[in-house]
Amino acid sequence: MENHPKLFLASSSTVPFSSNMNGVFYNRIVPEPDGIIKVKDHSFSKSLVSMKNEVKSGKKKGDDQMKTTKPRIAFQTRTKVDILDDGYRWRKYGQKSVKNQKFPRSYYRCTHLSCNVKKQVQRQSEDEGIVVTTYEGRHMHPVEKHSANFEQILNQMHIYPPF
DNA sequence: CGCATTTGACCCGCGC
DNA sequence: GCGCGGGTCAAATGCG
Repeated sequence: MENHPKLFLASSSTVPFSSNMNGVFYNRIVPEPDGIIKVKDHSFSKSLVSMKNEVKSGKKKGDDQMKTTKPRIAFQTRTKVDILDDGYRWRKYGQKSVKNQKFPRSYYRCTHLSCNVKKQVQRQSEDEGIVVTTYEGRHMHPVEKHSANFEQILNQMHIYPPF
């Protein structure tokens, strides 16, 4: 896992770009007041809309009262590979094919001890150049690599509820 | 040897 | 109740 492209995100006032680097096009996140996050793909100058949801994490095998709500952020990236390096280490724990989609969806979990942040990656079926990554939960530990820091950007956009 | 990935089984909610 | 779709587990396998 050396030559995977880095995931670069920029807040709305920085980095004019229309180029790609290592197959990954820069995206720009534009926060909206209604909680909708729009990811603009400048390389194709069309607006890709993602959503922020509140997800109820279900009860675990007999347990209850784990009704915490987690932030869930999805964005789309135009890239050739689906493994985007966002600075965290992920362990893949599942892969399922989704109905009406020709490409399977992969499930990852943060490998940090007692950090149950999850993400899932799926490729668009009609345009296989687009990869949708959905993050669920919030890291409560520092990043392990110092590349573009997704958390920092999200934090400064005030889209996380205080934990 | 220690970790990550693979992959079918399992589980659970939901609609019929 | 049963099947289906989606999410997770875990044993086997792979790899540095």
